[in-house]
Amino acid sequence: MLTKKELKAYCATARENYLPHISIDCVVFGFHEGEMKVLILKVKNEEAWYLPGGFVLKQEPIEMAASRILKERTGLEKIFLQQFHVFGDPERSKQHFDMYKDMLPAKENWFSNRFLTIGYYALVDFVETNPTPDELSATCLWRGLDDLPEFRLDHALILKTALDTLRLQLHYQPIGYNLMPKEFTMPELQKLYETILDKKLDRRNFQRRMLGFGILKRSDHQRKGGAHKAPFLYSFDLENYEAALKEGFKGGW
Amino acid sequence: MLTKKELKAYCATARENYLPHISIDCVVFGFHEGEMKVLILKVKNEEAWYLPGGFVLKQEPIEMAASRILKERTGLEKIFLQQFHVFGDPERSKQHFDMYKDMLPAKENWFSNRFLTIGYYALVDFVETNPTPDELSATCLWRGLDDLPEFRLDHALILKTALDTLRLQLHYQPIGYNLMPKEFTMPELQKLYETILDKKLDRRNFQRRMLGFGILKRSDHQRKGGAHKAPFLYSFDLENYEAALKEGFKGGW
DNA sequence: AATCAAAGTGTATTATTGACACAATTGTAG
DNA sequence: CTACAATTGTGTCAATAATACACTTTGATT
Repeated sequence: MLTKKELKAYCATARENYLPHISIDCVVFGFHEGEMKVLILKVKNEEAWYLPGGFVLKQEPIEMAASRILKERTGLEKIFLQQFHVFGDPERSKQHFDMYKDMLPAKENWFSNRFLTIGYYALVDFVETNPTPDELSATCLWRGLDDLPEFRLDHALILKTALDTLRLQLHYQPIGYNLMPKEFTMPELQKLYETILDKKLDRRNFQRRMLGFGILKRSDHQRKGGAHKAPFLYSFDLENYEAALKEGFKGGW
Repeated sequence: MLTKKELKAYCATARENYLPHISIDCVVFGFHEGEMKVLILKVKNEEAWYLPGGFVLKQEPIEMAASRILKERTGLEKIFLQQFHVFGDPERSKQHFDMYKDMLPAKENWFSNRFLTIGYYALVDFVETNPTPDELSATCLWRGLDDLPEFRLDHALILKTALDTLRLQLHYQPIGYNLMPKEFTMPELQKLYETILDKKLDRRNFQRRMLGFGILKRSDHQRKGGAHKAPFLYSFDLENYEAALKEGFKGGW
């Protein structure tokens, strides 16, 4: 929670630069050590958790706003971003409204606004990411999907909706290029799929299917150093991958 | 195009009642005589075509705004509505901005706003629909997909995106309940699918597949009066249909 | 050198999809 | 009132895709 002075400064900047009534919230997925992770923020001096978010500059395309916000939180550019839903319940930002309503008159109080938020989900390479809190937050960190805190506002709903969308898309789109490092083994990729879908898959059938899509290139070297048989390394065939993104996998009909 | 006086009144009402910077545009699909139709509007005294749209009341959920707008345009309630994308290019409403910029000072000119528009698509029963123009429009009517006029703003893009989304959804969701009359024949339903997908399907395989989904009930009577063999009538099994909507068709994986 | 754990590979079975043909029904034309 | 044309209903076979499952190979560990 902001002090009155902080609030006043914050609101003045916001009102000057951003579109009113509109925010962006991002669900950033990363994959590490066999677990699906989400990037979350904790507000200063308070046990309050949020998804990374922000506002849209008055003359900024919304995709650019999302990507700007994520650059600030992760250090990454050219993130895979997908708009998935607008949350427009008039009561959704009530917590913020109540928290700050007595501190500033409504006219200059940014949080007396009702906000529609545009949800984006992002898929990023965990190890490349450098989590960085914003000016309202004390920490920005990764959390496993099974170990999430309670969120403020409707951010739990936003997260759930993002996850549902991601799971749905997995059925007809290639996913992985943005979540995996450049080179990876087939079991690692399988683990990603198993994590997103939350179910076990057959090793042999998974491999056959993945290779069948034609979006993988097998590297000529293997990953040494593990305690067992050295697995082959793969990377994505960008050209075919992009094509599959556009076309979709299953023709259906 | 509005006269100065009309504009002034329009802007005053709008600023008083609606959220600024946000609009809703709807792509309303209907199916009639074997053709996919879209509901469109033509502005008064001008050859300018738009999709049905409107704004969000200050304390109104966005789904409710979309459904209110469509009730006004079609007379229908409980329309199948699906939010599919937000269009947020800062230049997207430039045509309106330019058209009205000299008529009113920016401060009180609703159209000097930049607008993000939330796209909804709707599936409705053609014969139940009663197309009704809004206060800016001279006519509201159905047009076949192959016979569309040029649209103002980015409404051609919005329509195309809606159609793409609908086609995609057809692969993993049941579609039809909202577009077909209560009772229909299998060939009629097939025609709907063929129209949406824009390709011919095999009659026998279509029937097998549709029945396989378990969302259809065969009625005990047939449609008489046609010049040929009387086809059976079907209706949707609401319960299974709703379940399929939630679950999706193809488990995949 | 033996062992263990994980990785690579293949095959038989089953389910799903796609292609295709013939019989039944109805109104119309002769 | 019969033959015809158009359309609907239904079944089968082949190809393809999905699933289940087992053995062999490899590399580090002891």
